[in-house]
Amino acid sequence: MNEVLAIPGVCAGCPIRGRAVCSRCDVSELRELEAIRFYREYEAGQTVACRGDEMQTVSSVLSGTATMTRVMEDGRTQIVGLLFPSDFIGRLGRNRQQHDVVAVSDVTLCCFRKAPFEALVARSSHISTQLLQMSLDALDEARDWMLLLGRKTAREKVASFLLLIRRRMARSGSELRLELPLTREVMATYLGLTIETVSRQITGLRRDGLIAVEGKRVILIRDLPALMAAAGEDEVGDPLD
Amino acid sequence: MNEVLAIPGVCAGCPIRGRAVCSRCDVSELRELEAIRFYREYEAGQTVACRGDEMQTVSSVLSGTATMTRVMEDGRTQIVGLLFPSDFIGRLGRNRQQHDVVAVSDVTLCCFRKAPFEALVARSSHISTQLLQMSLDALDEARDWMLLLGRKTAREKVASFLLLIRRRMARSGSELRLELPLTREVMATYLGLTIETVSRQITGLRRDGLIAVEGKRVILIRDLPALMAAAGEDEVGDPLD
DNA sequence: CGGTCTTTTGAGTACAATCAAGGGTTGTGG
DNA sequence: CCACAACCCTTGATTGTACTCAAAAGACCG
Repeated sequence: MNEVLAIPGVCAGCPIRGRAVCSRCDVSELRELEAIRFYREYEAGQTVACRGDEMQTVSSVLSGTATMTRVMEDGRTQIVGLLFPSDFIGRLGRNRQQHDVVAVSDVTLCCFRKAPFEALVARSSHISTQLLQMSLDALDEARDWMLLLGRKTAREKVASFLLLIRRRMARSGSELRLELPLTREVMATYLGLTIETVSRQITGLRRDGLIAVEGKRVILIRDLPALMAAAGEDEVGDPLD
Repeated sequence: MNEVLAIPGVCAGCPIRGRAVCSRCDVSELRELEAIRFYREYEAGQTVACRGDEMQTVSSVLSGTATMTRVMEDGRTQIVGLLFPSDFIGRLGRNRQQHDVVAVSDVTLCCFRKAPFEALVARSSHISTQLLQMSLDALDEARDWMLLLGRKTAREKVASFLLLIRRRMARSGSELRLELPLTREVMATYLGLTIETVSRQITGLRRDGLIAVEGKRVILIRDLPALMAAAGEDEVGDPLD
């Protein structure tokens, strides 16, 4: 993990400006944030935070992908959230980390010291309003995932995962080419499956012509409507307003 | 569904005063809320809200128990949240209901007209702060449930459910006597299981002496440590601060 | 006392987990 | 440049848990 000097005025060129927790802040608030802000970088595989640890900072993901996990005593593990750029890490109102956070690709965080950040939140409705909206979105997403974990078949789970990645990583030109930032193991841990089952389902989707595979980490969607049907999704295109 | 006249000044004697979304409000805010507030009652089994419907009101549960569900096209159903007294129903920032809400016992709601409520939230940090904390708690709970749905066995799921009810319904004198407000079907739908499997697991826990059953809806916990072990919980007694 | 609804129990099945082995890719060192 | 190890992914064979289908036993009601 490296600490990087904060660059004055860098918010203007911030890649997640407009989506992050600070997106509604005015200039004076941004200036306050800059005073308590610093960057941190993690390499793929490094641990960002451990459940139970004292929380000294909160942060926004600037680049890369991280996971939030819950682990049982005997080692069974479930990923309870994926963290993409603009997602917020931290829990106001608590002093300890609630989840283990691990970088699955190289990750850069924009960190804020927790105490002054919370003080600013108490004063600024801009931050608390944005944080509330982001939390509500996260809650909706978690509940969608509960439906997947509780009721979907392995094939539906994998298809749903590919569509999730498509939604969250919408970029890289064509929307039908997905560069998975994740290993099969991460996919399995997120989907409540084993690695072997994920692998078999990907093979199955490929054999049925819904997707094609380039190397190991690139998925091409060959038949989007069929993939959506295979995911058992009721309303992929039109999220409720 | 019956509408009941709001009783002036009733907030003073409100059963969820201190826990609900309005718990941090001052007198003038409460007065504003009273002007846009009314009660609604539902009988067990009645639908409170349907996914996709326009949201005219938001509300707090005053008494009773309700469920939030997600349904797939083919009918597979997952309960994504239980709503107990003081829980908030509604989604600021959206115009439509995100979930189906059904009363599983007789339910009384304290409803607020949505537009003026949102206007008040925009002005009052008391409400938005409380709403943020409640949302973050709901998010933690949803993530715990993801671990249950994705990784726990049927027996662990049922044991975890009983402990959840014990936590949420802490009252009725002895903490070892649980009056389930829910049918086996609701339990199954919440746990990602079938009715039959829930029934078998309850029988199993009874046979192993961890619980006893009185009639159909009352569970007596006979061996709490063993039940906690059977739930595979790492930290039942000490939630992270 | 029948009727409906909920719960329990039983028998057979299916889906994903487990156990096990074999490819493929990448990186390191001789 | 090649050999070898490490890692990740795929495939196969077998097992086990929870689902499905079916029926009976309790509740609760008029």
